Amino acid sequence: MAVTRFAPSPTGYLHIGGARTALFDLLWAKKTGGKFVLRIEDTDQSRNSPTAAKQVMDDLKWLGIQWDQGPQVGGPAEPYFQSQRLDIYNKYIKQLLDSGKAYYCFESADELEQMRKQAAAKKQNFIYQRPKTFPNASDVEKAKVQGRDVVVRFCMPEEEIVVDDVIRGQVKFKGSEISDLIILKNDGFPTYHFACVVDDELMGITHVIRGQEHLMNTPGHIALQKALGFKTPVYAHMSLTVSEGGGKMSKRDRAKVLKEAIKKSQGLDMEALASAGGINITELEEFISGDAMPDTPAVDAMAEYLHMDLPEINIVDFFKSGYLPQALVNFIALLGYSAPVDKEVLTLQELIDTFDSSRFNKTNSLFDRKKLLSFNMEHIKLLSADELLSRYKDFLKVVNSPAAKADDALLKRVLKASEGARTLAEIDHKSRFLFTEDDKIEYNQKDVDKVLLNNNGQGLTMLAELKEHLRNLPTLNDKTIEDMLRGLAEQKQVGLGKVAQPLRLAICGTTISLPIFESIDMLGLEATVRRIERTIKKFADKIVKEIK
RNA sequence: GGCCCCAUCGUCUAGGCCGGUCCAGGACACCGGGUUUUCAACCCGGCGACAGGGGUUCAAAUCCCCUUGGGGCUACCA
Repeated sequence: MAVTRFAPSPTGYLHIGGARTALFDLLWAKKTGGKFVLRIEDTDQSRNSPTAAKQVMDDLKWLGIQWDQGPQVGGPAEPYFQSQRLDIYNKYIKQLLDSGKAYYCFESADELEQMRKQAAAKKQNFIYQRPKTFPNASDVEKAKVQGRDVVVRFCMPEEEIVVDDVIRGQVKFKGSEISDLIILKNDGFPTYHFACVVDDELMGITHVIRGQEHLMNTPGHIALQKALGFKTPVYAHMSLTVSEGGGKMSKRDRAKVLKEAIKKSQGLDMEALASAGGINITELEEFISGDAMPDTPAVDAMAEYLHMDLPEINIVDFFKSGYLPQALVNFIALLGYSAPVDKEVLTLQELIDTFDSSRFNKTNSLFDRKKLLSFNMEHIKLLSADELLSRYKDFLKVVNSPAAKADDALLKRVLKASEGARTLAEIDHKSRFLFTEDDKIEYNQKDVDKVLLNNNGQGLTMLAELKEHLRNLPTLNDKTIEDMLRGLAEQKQVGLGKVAQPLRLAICGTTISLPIFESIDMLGLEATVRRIERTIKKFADKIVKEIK
């Protein structure tokens, strides 16, 4: 029976790394018949946004990762927002202070920075020099009056601390090489380290599953637990997910791609770009030339302005790109972990049923988008027609597709005709022509040249004939259309492509669409004929004469 | 710089704890072919890895050491 927890700081959207941690928290808890708790770590007043916690929760729910205890659902250790638990932390801070295991300090950020620089100059790790005697209450008062910073530090014990990790085995640290941690900040909020240790105890957390980036924090946490008389949970530090360029995946990856694109493109209207992103020109320049990074909405807006795709990092990015949560869950579950079964396409329930905590591996893994694509296709195939429809409608809404207004029956036909598609976006793109006004259809010039104009306008000629044949069909459905097209091809002694491609181009403007028979059937006879006529009119005088 | 983690096909991984059954298996990608009304999908085939060096052993992908390479942390962020 494992009680696990996912403890995000609500600084924005849930990203892929957080989702993976949350997933394994869920798997571990569910497999052992335990509980999965969600706790919001909002102890950094400057970085939290009120909507971010909700966003993170929405993202988790979209993925199908539902918590047993936490915000929105309650639980025995309420509240689950750390910012609402200050008096609890203060109680334990006082306990540490009273027992001499913690002490006040008054350095400013600048002073600390100086000390760090000095240590670096000596090629040493910075370790805060613990005073021989600790400041007393009146010293604290004095410091406050003087307007100095007041923080509380925890006395790290000197002894060796062993982290017993499920994934990594025993990892040893020397307490003497770890600086006394700040546990209470100048603003009266506890630091992550402290709040996390207190809450894990109070919320009965038995297993802490998190990314390897936290391994170095763990000895500090264990020391804190000992000092407070708490139990030490089981630790499992998972390998990290890295992106193509190396380094763990982060929202910086998106900004980086955007920056490169801006640098490469010539003659960009920088003013317009900045305003599209909702930032001023100075901020944009600092972004391009320096290390400054605009926030997520600004990056997204600028990418949209430039009509470019950024690598997906946040869960919503994947949603907007047409991925299914089931595919995403399946894919990230197999990063740094392998299920003890002989197949790879797995549902969340199968992942839970087969979960085995001994099957984590220690190596970092690269996020391979091509493989994700393949998983997405498999999961599209796995869904029932109704489930797929409902997912598809959600998708259409979020990307503002004109297809969002279509009725269910039509969308179901579109979906059925889209077997083998890899993303929902692909389906939407291939069927947009059904939801576009005739005169808004844009023709792809290359395709026009190739299938309509070449060979003295063979394709156009074909279209004219096709129009008549279509009109003469007694009934219109995919079967009669197919028979007619095949018959015509045979009669002309040409491949079906010679007949189908001009038609495809006429109705959707490109040579890529859903299968042609269904396409015509869904579009309807009238619209099809209208589009053929429009196409003929538009290109009749542009026939490329072959030069011998 | 200091501390810590890691190392099997291009990628995700199986195998490693209990050395021989592994001249290393699967999936994705890639390449070739087939199918075909486009793009996909689908079918068949192919390419492709134990980072390097030392040990230990009758025997090492598996155990030990070193080197190299990658990653993480090094905040009054989490």
